[in-house]
Parts: sequence; C-alpha cells; structure tokens
Amino acid sequence: MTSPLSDRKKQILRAVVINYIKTAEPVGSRTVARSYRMGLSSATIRNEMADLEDLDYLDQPHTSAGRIPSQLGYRYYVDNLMDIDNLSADDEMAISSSLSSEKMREIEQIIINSARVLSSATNQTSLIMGPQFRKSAFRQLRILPLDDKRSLVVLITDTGFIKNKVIDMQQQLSQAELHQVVSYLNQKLYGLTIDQVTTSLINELKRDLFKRLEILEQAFILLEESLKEEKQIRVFLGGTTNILNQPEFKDVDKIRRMLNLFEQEPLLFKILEDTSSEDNIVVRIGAENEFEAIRECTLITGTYKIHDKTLGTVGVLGPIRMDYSRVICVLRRLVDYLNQRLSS
Amino acid sequence: MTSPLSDRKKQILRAVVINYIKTAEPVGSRTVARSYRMGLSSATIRNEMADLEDLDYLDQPHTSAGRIPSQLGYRYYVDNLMDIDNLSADDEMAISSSLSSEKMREIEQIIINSARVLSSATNQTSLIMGPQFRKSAFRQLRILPLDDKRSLVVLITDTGFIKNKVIDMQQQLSQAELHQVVSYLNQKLYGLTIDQVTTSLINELKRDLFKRLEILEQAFILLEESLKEEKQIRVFLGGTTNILNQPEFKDVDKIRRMLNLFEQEPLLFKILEDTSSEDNIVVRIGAENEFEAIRECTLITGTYKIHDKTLGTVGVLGPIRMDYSRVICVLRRLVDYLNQRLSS
DNA sequence: TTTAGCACTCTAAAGCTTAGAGTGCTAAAG
DNA sequence: CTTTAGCACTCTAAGCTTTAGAGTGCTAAA
Repeated sequence: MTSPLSDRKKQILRAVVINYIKTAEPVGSRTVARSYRMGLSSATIRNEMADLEDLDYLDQPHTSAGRIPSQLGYRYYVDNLMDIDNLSADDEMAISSSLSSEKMREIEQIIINSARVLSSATNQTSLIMGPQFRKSAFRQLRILPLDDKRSLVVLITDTGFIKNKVIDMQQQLSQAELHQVVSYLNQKLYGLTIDQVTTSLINELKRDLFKRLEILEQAFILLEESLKEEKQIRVFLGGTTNILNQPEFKDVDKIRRMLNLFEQEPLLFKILEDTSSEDNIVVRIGAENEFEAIRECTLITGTYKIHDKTLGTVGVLGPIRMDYSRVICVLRRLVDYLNQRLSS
Repeated sequence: MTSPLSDRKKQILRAVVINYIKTAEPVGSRTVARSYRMGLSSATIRNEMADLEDLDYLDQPHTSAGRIPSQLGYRYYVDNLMDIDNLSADDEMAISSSLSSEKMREIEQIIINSARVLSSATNQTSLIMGPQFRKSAFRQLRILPLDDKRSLVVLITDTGFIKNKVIDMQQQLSQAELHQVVSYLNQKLYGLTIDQVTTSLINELKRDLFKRLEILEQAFILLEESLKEEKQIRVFLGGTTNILNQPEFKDVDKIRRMLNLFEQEPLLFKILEDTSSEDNIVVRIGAENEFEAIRECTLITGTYKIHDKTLGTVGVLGPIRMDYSRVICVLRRLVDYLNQRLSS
C-alpha cells in the first residue's frame, strides 16, 4: 500500500517508540537528535517526524508537544523494528528461581505461581487460563463407597485432572454390580476428550444402563455438571495492582473500569480464548482487540500445551505503551516453562 | 469516666453521624437544626456541637467547616445510638434470591457467592474465610490404585471436605496389604481434628507401619502437606472495586495500598482470624483494628459454624464512614444463611 | 438558657499569569 | 535538492490570585 519507509524514518520511528515506552512523555525532535546520534539536526528530524505523522505512525497530543507513537506506529515497531534480546542474566535468574519454588505440585499452584512471576517480571497484569479440562481425554471413572448412603465419584483425565464429587445413593449397590457398571463406562468413554462426552452420549449410555440399574443417576450428574461447570474455566490473575503504577491509569475512573473487568472471569476467559487459536505469541494492540473493554490496552498472549495439546492461554495485559520486547521475552520463557512442567 | 451525655447531645451526635454517613460532607449546625426539627436554633446546636467536640465525639476538619464524627463518636453511636432495623422487604428479597441460586453445591461455590451477595448488598468489600479444614475431624482415608505405579489418596472429613492427591508408588502393593494399612490408619485417626494430627503423631504411625511396609511414605506426604498447605486458608473477596466508589478513596495512593492488601491472602487471613474468637458480630472502628494496614477502615465481622463448630469468619471492610446499621443487618442475615446452609 | 446578628475564617473553584518545551516556517548554507 | 539555524508562535502545567459560600464563634439582647 504505502511506500516503504526510508531507513532514516525507521530509525526515527524506532527512537520515538523506545523513548516513549521508557519515559511516557511525548518525544521531541531534540531528544531524538541528541540521544541517538545520527548526525542530523533537530530541524531535519522535525521534518521527518512531520512526515511520519502524515503517514499515521506518530501522533501529536497538541500543537507544541513532542510526538507519541500511534497504534499503527506501535504495530510497525513490533513487526519491523523491535529487536528481541534474550533475557538478561539477572532476569533469567530471578524468573527461574521464582518458578522453581518447592511446593508446586498441584496444577493450580503452578498456574497461580506463574501468574505471579509473569506479572512481577513485566510489571503488568498477567492473566492465565487454567488448563482446559474439556480438552483433556477421559481416562478413568471410579466409584468409591463411603458409607451406606454416599459414594465418592472420581473422574481422572490424561492430563492429570482429578474431579470428584460425593453423591447420594438411594439404593445400595453390591460391589459386583458397581464394578460392572463402572467398567462398562470406562470402556465406553476411554480416550474421548471431555468435549466429546456430549449430553446426548451421556443419555445414550444412561439408557443402556438403566435397563439394568437405576441407580447411577448421580454419577451421571457428576459428568454432566463437569461439563457445565467447566464451560467457564478459571482465569488466574497476577499483579492487578500493577496497572496503578502506569501513568496512563492515574484516572480513578479508568482504574475502576479495569478492576471491574478483572472481576468478570467469564469475560476474561473470552478475551483469552479469543486468541488461543493461533500458534505462537500474539500481540493485540489497542483497537486490534476484539473486546471493547480492552481497546485501550495491549494484550500479548501465548499458549501452553500438555503433550502437544493446546490447553490454555497465558497473557499480559497493560497499557498500549508497554515494553513489548521485554514482555514477549518473558512470556516466551514462561510458556516454555509451562509446556515442560505440565507435561511431566 | 466522663459524665453521661444529655439527651439533647445524644440526639445531635446521632444526627451528625447519620447525616455524615449519608452525605460524606461535614455536617453544619443549620443542617442539624433544620432536618431534625428539635425546636432549637442553629446557634444552640452550635454550642452543643462545640461541647461534643471538646468531649472528642466530633472533629472539625478546619475552622469554618461543619463537624464530622470522630472515631470515638462512631463508637458511641454504634454502642448507644444506632437502631438496627430489619432489612427492608426489597433487600430481603434481593438477598435471598441471590443466595438461592441453583448451582451452589460445592462449599467453595457457596462461599464465593456469599461474598458477592455481601459486597453488593453493603456496597463495600467483603471478605470470607473459607471453612477451616484444620478444625474438621478426620473421617476416612482411602487409597485407590489407578494403575501400576500410581494411586489416588483421598482424605475425607466430617464437614464434607475431600482432599485428594495422586501418589507414586515405588513398589506394588497387594490389595490385601493396602487394605490392612488403610484400615489401621482409619482406626487410629478417626475423629481427631486435622489440627490434632500433628507431625509427631504421623511419625509415630509411620514407625509403627514401617516395620511392615515401606511403601506408604507418599500417603503420609499427603497428610503432611495437607497440614502445611492449609495453614493458610483461602480468603474470598467480593466487591473489591467497591472501595473506589467511596469518596474517601479517591486518592490513587490509598487505592493502591488497599488493593495491595487485598492481594495478600495470608494477611487477610490474619486480620479475619484475629476477630474470630468472639461470639457474635464484632465492629472494629479505625484504630481499634490491630493491623496497621486497616487502621483507616472499619471492619465488621461475624462467624459461621458447621454443626456448632466455628469454622470461619465473614467480614465487611470499608471506610470508617459506613452504614453500620445496614451492614450489621446484612451480615447477620448472611451468617444465619451460612450456618443453616453448611450444616446440611 | 436561648437566640439573632455579625464579623471572621477557611476552602474550593475559577480565572489569570508565566515559564518552558516544542513546533513550523523561512531563508540561508551545503 | 537537502539540511540547518533562527525565530515567532502555540500550548500546557504549575503557581498565584480572587471570589463566593458555607459555617463558625462571639456578643448582646430576649
């Protein structure tokens, strides 16, 4: 479409973006001329900057202020100008030491801790979708009698989820009968993902079994509820207060809107899910976001897998002015970690 | 100590408190004289108010402003002047309908929903401590082999907690042996509260059993971890953004401090636990709070029980200027609900 | 003891001034 | 044709001043 930018323009755009990310102040021509010694006077830079403004890569808050990157400018920077260094040794140390803390056995613990690490390493708010139970494959169903009336139904998936539920049995069931039913179910369901266990399949099985036993209604309820409940998977947040450190959120009203958003788990889930189809790191800048609520933010997400199955999304949410290069680094690092950690 | 207040002073103090709670503006003598027709001129009220200020029941933000209640004033109001009406029919309706939502099977669901109801009914932030696992009594331990290497250990308490954990078995164990060990443990532990299952007791049992089987190490790890992990019980929050609606929190720095507090679960737990010894509703106004972090707030708490055992604390946290009467009402209602709901 | 009247005080909001940063334009230099 | 120096101009944020309004405390009279 538009002609490609000259190298000089690229350099200048890059300088403006980097500077603005660091200082949050509009960047003037003098600043660019001085700090990135490129042998040009501020007047020349000024002309170039005026061009960049015409091309919509830069904005001017008011006539006599410096320039700030437009959303298009950020996009251009992310796509063409940014270099992604590796993490500094210090960062790497800090991150891996926080990640390797002892008591991280439970999946939930791992996720929560990851959220914390991610937010503190980026100084932004982090969102992590818990592993999607529904994409896991059915492994085993067990029924464990507790006393006369009650039993514990346990559902286990290939990705290590364990769901359980105490159910009431109206009639007692002999060990043998129970065993029969349970192994029938296991046989029928083995290997299916939870997604595939539809209500209609359940009904079919139910019909099959009802001929012989009316009693397992409750066990089916567990299955059905698992399906319903898990439609909204938990989203874990880290560093929600970090947005308060960003100068773009010094307005109480904006803060309220963001915090309100953070309280709406289903919406957060949708926001994360929305990006989860893609393969690698995805950067959504401002209006590129589908959801109105985060149109003033940038969302950077990655997906993590267990045994090569995409199970969830990890993201960083912050103002459009954020340190893209750093966030992407950290996010990559974390996704690697999760992939490795959850597969064991 | 000080001589009791005259009826007239009480009336005036009450009027100031009520008015200030409603408007968040300092209350002037004219306002009191007019809105609470007590046949006195503003000048008279003015004199009385000056007296109340001398007695430390009222404060004056600056020379020519109205008066606001001091912390002592609020305390006097709560102890002597406040009348606690019942909930209005509307409120009652709203609360019971939110509470009776369908899918509240899990304890956690009940707690989370309660937090939501409490915060929206009071327009404050609500805190609810999850039921204290440690005060529950041991009921049953089960071990459920999954495959060659792994088993599921399930721990059940009298208050309906179910903890489980997949463990690795280095050696295989015959059904009979397993059964033997498990029933030994159940016999030894039945009826003890989790608190009573100390590490030393576990070690003792371990010694007993090690003579026969080296294998259950992992099962003990579950027990031990349960003890450790649960030291910090979850605290559920509702309406954290409500503080943003309070005019006393329009300062970003204060907001940051509060939100930071909300992210520190262990501290929240301590704050709630601190009040849990007492019987009924407890009101802590400002500096009456033990914890520095909430010295600018009022915390109103109640405790809920399962089968007459105190299991957790429910609280409302907000600015010192809050609608005490209303909050106390709603809190009472909610504690009743929880007591009833969790005992079934 | 209560009240009217009045001078006084204090704040918050609105208006005004100013310093500083940065621009855009023009004309000269390379 | 491109780059640069110079300069007038613009805009904001911060500080200062002014003012209206609310409320007080005191005094003297009822």
